[in-house]
Amino acid sequence: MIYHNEKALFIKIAERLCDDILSGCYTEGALVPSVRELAAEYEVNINTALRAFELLQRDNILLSQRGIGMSVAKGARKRILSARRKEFLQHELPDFMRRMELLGLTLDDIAREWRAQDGMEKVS
Amino acid sequence: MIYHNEKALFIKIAERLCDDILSGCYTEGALVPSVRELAAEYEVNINTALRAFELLQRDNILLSQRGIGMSVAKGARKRILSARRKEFLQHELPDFMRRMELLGLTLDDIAREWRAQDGMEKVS
DNA sequence: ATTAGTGTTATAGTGACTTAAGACACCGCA
DNA sequence: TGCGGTGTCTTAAGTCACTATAACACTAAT
Repeated sequence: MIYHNEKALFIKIAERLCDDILSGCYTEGALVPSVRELAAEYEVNINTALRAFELLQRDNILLSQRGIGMSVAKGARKRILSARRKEFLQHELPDFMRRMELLGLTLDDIAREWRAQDGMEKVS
Repeated sequence: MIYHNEKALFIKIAERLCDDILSGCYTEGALVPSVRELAAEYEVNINTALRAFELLQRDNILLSQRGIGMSVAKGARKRILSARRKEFLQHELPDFMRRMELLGLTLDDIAREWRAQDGMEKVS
């Protein structure tokens, strides 16, 4: 449809940080950008960036050190991977398959479609 | 992660109605449940159910007839299918593939996993 | 000690979403 | 006509996400 369907900003930012940890952009023990840098990068209020950090602190993904910065916790990558796998298999995959089937598509169709569009990395 | 990530209620209800139109539960020209019935079914306020209907009216999915009810518009199914396909190919599929790759999975893995869990329709 | 960079807390305002309750307008049927 | 079912509108209140400011606490470097 044409709706917004947007997740909360601070959640998207947190997920993006997790993506970057998974992809090795931020290694364990390393410092991630400061609240203010992140807020500027995503053109968002400091409070919103802070809420993203609070989320990741609660899940033991980030460690906060006053005056220093936020660092990636030990085992963060493994924890993210584990949580993601669970979420993926229990919710994302079933939802994806359900919506796919409502469109009359199969996984094979998807695979073909994806390979076809794979070369066209053009985004406006 | 463990966040809520919930879409707005009225949007989920609208999407659910579209699902039911796609799956043939409501054929074109037929009446969908009344605002009050829908509100009761989803345990939601009447206004919330009404907003779902307003959304579908704006997209020419439903036709409202005062004193009668809301009926599925002509061509609604086709319009939904078209919009869904576009949304699916442009956003859902890329997002899905991105998250899949971050987990180190491939479409073949998914296909196997899905067939394996297919027989187990157990939900708690 | 000063400075500039960190994280943290507090207050206030806006807008979207939801609930609640009531009222109104229209249609079909007895 | 009256009744009960539709859709629609209004008003009020509450929650939540986001913004905007400002202030505070800590650390490292000068």
